[in-house]
Amino acid sequence: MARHSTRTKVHDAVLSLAREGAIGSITMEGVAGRAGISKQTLYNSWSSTGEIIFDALLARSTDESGAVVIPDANDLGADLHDLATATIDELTSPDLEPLLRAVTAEIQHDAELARQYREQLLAPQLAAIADRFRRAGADDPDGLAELFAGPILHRWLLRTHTFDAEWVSAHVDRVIRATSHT
Amino acid sequence: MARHSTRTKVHDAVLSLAREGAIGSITMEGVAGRAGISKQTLYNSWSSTGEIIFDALLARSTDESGAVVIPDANDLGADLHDLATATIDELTSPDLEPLLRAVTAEIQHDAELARQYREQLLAPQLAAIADRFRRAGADDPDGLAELFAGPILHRWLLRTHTFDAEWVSAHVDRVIRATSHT
Amino acid sequence: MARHSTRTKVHDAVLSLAREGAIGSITMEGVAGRAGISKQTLYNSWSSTGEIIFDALLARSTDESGAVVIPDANDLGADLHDLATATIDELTSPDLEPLLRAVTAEIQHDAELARQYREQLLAPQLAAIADRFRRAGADDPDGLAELFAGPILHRWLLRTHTFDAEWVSAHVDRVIRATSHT
Amino acid sequence: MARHSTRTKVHDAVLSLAREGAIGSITMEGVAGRAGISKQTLYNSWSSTGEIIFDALLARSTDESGAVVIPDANDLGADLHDLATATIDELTSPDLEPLLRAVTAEIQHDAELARQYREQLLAPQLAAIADRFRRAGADDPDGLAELFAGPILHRWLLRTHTFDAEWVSAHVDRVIRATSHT
DNA sequence: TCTTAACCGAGACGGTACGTCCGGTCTTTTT
DNA sequence: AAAAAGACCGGACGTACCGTCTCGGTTAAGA
Repeated sequence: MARHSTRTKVHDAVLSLAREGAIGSITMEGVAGRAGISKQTLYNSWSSTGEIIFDALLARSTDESGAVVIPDANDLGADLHDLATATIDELTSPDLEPLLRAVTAEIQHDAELARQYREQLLAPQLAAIADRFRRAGADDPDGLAELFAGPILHRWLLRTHTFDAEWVSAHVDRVIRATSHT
Repeated sequence: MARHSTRTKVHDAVLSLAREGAIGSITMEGVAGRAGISKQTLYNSWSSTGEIIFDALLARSTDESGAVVIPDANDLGADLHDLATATIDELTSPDLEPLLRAVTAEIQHDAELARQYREQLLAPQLAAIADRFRRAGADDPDGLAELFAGPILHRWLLRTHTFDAEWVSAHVDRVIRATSHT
Repeated sequence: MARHSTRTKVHDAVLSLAREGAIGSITMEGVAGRAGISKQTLYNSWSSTGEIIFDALLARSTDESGAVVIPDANDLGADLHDLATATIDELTSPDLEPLLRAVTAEIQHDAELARQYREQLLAPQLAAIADRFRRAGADDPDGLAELFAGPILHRWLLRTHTFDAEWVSAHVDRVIRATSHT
Repeated sequence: MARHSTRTKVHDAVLSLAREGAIGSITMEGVAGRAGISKQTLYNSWSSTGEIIFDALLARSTDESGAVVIPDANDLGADLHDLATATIDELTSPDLEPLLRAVTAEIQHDAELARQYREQLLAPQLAAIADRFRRAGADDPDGLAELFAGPILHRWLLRTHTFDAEWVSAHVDRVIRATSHT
């Protein structure tokens, strides 16, 4: 419905607002103002800031590749280490972190947004990780993908500790130990 | 600063509002109205709804026990299973889930609240879980506690799947496999 | 400029909207929607709802007669009584009253519309009334026409009282008493 | 409910906006901005611009006198002439005219406002005029008050002609001719 | 008959104002 | 002295219309 130029303006606006830090300042009115569009035009296509941020994240992820790329160097440990590092880099990138935290907050209240987030962003990534385990001959690739991703989310979300290299290695070791084969 | 009766009224108000579903309807104004106190009195003791909810959760957890109890039946697998089940019951309790989700959402924006949550609610629980691993002679009890808790949070927060008994057993098995001894 | 069918559709739309009561709901957008035409087409021919309503009233008055007919039964009192009754019937007709009130309201702000209303609707009627006084040999027919019409407008506009038959007779009597001859 | 200082600020704001001409610029938002108060405070006490304008007019009329003063020099013609002149001066005063026209427009749509206007502003004035006729021994003072006021309203509202001294004299003469005594 | 220009529907768009809700602060009144 | 009551400023909410502006499709001429 919305013109392509409108979408672009909105994405740029939300990214620039997020970069300026004040996540709380991402309001419908603020985004409209920054994007130079009217509130009504904004509401025509998005019904909450959560949707806008999600849309911006989605556009960002599909623009660049279109598919999730998982390293496969025939060494499960090295691949998981690379994967963890890449994930952590995204989660802690100054540009992305505020947006990811904002979406995470909103999906606690908004079931529909949660569904979209799960299906369009999360599921492909988890499926790709599970695939890596499957290729390694693991028994329960989906469970292992969760075992791999869960603690990273835990640390990021609850800010219990920073992500140092040592922890990443130890985490990968633990997950590999948990891997069983028939 | 606030009288004890005020604290009680506020806790009751926030719990009753949460029980009515609309988590988003927990506002300073709404809580004051429901508790039958003035807004100013509310602001005297709490500066955001996040603080109020956290305070209510804290009161609830200290009222009942005062300390975190971890099962210890000399069978690590059985104990972890009990622990996971108890945790999941809390996370999905109709009364608590809305409050926990609301706090989780707010700590994404509020660093001070995040610190309090981490130190006063989360750390004791993680320490208790790590203790159970330590008693079982594990190498890195803290890492294992995180490995145990992370996927549960992942599933709850992102609502990827429900928590069925089968998954709990498989998860415990994976964590036990990851446990190494010197 | 507009096609005849467009004019008709617009007139029908504004009449039907007025009949539904909510005079305030007569908006450019609403008329366009009800008439099944685009907003641009509407703006091509009319620049405000006032103009549309005035145009509809004008079309109505020229459709039906083309000229103002004043009764002339050789009895000034009876003729004035008929005239007053006819005028009051128009002013209080369920179909017309909302439109007349809306135009009356708009000409308070819109000088150009006021001019059109005066010249195209009001002046002919006042001239016809003055003519009746002139035929009766009155000194100042225009002043008497105003004396006759003024109180009717006063009562209608300010809703001071309803128009009962008794009042009409008394009013006509007063106006006749005010009539002087050279 | 509203503080006295708030009322004063609002009245000043609406008068200053009206003096600047753009009657259409009298909006709730505009008045709040000019008065330096919040929109909510405005809505707490007035629910439309019509109410605000009416309140400002009412404050103005009650501040100065508290009662309607009608000239009584024992010469009905002279008194009516004075009265007409005073009324016309009010109706055409640069400060008041825009406000009076705005209220007149709004009471066409707002029955409740119309009632207040009638009872609190109009009725006392008409009663005072009727009293003057009664003192002169007229048969139907109320009808004559209407006969006197109606044409003035007619001329002002429909802007048919300006109010020159000659017309005022002729109008007073006509009304006096219409006066009958038992 | 064919074209060509005006008219038209549809609706996105930047704006302004609407009326409401809530966040915080402050003052007044009650207890 | 503390608290209820609530007025107040500010800012964002989501909606309704305003008037402008394309964009294709249709209609009614003139060539």
